[in-house]
Amino acid sequence: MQPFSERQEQIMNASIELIAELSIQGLTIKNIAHKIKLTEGAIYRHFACKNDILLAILQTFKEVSQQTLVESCASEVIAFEQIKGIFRRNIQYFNEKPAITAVIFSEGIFQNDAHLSKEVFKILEMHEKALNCIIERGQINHEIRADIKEKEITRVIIGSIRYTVKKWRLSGFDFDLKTEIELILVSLKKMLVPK
Amino acid sequence: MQPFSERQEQIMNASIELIAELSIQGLTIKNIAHKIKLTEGAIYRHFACKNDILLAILQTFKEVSQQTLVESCASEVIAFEQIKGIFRRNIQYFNEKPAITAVIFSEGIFQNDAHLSKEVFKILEMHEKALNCIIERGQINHEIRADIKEKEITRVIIGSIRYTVKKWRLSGFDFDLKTEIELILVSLKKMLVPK
Amino acid sequence: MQPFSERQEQIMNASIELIAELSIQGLTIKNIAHKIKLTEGAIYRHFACKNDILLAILQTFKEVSQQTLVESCASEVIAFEQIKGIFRRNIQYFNEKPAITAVIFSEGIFQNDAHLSKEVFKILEMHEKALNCIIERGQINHEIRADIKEKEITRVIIGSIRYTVKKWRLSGFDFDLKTEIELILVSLKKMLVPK
Amino acid sequence: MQPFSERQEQIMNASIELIAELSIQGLTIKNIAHKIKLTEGAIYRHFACKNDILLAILQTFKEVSQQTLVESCASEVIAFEQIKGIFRRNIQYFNEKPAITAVIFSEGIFQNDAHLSKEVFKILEMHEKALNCIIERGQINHEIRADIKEKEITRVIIGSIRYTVKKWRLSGFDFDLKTEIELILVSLKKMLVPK
DNA sequence: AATGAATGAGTTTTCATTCAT
DNA sequence: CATGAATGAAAACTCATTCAT
Repeated sequence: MQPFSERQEQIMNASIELIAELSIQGLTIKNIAHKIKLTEGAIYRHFACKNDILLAILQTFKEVSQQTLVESCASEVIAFEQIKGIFRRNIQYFNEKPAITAVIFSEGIFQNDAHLSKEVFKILEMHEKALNCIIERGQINHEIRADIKEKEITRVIIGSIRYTVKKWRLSGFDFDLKTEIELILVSLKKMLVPK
Repeated sequence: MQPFSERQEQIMNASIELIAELSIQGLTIKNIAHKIKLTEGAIYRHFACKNDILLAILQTFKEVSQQTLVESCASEVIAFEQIKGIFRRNIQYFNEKPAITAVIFSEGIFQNDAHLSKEVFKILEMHEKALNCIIERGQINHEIRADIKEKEITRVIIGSIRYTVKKWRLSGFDFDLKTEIELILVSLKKMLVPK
Repeated sequence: MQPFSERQEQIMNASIELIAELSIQGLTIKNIAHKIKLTEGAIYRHFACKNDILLAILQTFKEVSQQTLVESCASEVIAFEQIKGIFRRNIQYFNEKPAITAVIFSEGIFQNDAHLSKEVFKILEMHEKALNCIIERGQINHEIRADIKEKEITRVIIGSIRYTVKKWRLSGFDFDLKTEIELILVSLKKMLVPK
Repeated sequence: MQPFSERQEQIMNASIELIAELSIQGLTIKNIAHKIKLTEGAIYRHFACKNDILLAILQTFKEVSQQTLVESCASEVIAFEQIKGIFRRNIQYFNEKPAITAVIFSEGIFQNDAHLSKEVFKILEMHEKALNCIIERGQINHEIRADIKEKEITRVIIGSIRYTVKKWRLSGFDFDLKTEIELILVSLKKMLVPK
């Protein structure tokens, strides 16, 4: 909601990169300060505490996601094209900020903080609900096969995409994510869209 | 490789549980010692350092996985039944030791240690290769649709299963994993096995 | 090389005193912190690790020594007077900071760290070379007896002085070092300077 | 006094070597046990505590020294030959057990234990007194120059020898100690014995 | 005699956070 | 805004010693 200052964005980006490079254990105030060439004390001018940095990261991603979902659902194309739209936008975002995938796809890292962990869960739910909704409509319109429950289809789609993104990250981002996701989307279409 | 002593297994199990409860940041020697009612120093009689505990956990899982894969591939059933066999065994293991899913499905947590992170990657590759191989054979035998590349199919299957297991964990293990996995497997069969 | 901050000098001095009072085993971060009324963590704002404190002490002594040698060698007096000059300056330094003798004359204490032990050896060599050089010149100018090799003379002089300083330290600094050294220098002159 | 068992001697030797290799800080029960392939607990069958090992080492050296001094003083040769005899025997001992020099010539390492530190001091005194006595007699018999006080001469001799031995140790025992000591003794003779 | 496990206090180091300047 | 020093708690790991077997 609140717009972040330039320094805040800088801190958030440094944090995301640190998590990607060194995992959550590498996210220390010292490391952040070092990365953006500030002193440790200075960080606290911009965020009240370390958790607030993580919270800000999650909130930003949540808002980006929300907008993606809203815009994609508004477009008047068939269901599967809407789904494609959602993931294409997401992948575009990941390509710009690859490190964020380490945060978004490692839900477990926030388990020691109830607040953060709830926030992550909400994002997950939001995505799943939106997809569920699109698929249900697609099934009614005979654009998506109806002999499999929408919940299952959602799970297959999200699971496939997430696994691809995760492999991309673990490989050190060394293949073209867009290409691979397009391939997966084609395959998913074959499985899910009746001819 | 080496057989672990009873104390070592106890330490490993306590560690798995701690990761599941409190995430990797909760895995401290103090917490482990507390959990099994030992002093901190005593832990070091059984493992040279903290990382060795994680390594032992990964190695154990790797061996269990390997055996699962070998045995499943040896059975003379059609491809999709072999795949089912693999996941059923895995799920059985997860049901016995739910906490291990927090370790196995949170690859990112090891990113700060090159050795551990490599070990995790190897396990992932092992699974993928085995599945790839089964699917390829299934396609040749017309047991699995051949209009989608085996790599894509592997990704869809693994992705769907992993996503289901992850949701199970994030939900606090409050649905029956076996049932859900069976449902997903039925759905996947519909998508992948020609009638 | 680098100029040390006031706090750093304080830490270095406290460390020297601790070694003198309790030997190298008494040099703990806790003891240092206690001595200068800081918390343990605070020490690490000023030195990256414990070894760096020892290194700084050695470096400082090395520089003081170097200057002593350079200045003494520059003075245009006969060889034995130059030697006297060197030791008088050194003794003056020891009188100001008696505890440092525990560090400088206990080379063995650094043997567990290759870096430190090399640094100590370098200081030793520096002293020996300078003395060797002065004596050689003295022999050419017939100021020092030439029937004994300069290397042997160097060894006798350094050995005698060092042994005296060591006894001073072991006695708890309870005799006047300057007087004793002057006596030894007189005796050495009798042995080494031809009439 | 008490004769040490084979195991005790083994422990003492391992301890001496550890001090030589890693300094006093490397002398841990774990390291000793490792070196002689025993468990840590086993060490305590042979010595009541760690300090007792050090005490035993010092006592042994004291006794060896005492015997050397007694035997050397008993021989009816001129003063300087007696001195030569003492150091030759000592050097022979050092050649057999080079590591002991790290213990004997690093008095400071025991500073944190009053008992040990006193023991070391006693050995030092014993040597000095014996030498003093020989030199005094030598001066009376006109075998040693009398224009320098016996205390000074003692200091010069002991200092020169100790410094040579110390350099031998710091060099990693890579020159022939016997040769160097003979050279120093010849030089000392030139300085101290009237023609 | 020796083992192997355990203890409890200690070690160095790191961390989030605070605060005077 | 930013620095640099400080705190206090906690991290991983070590150590001398003990003890049941």
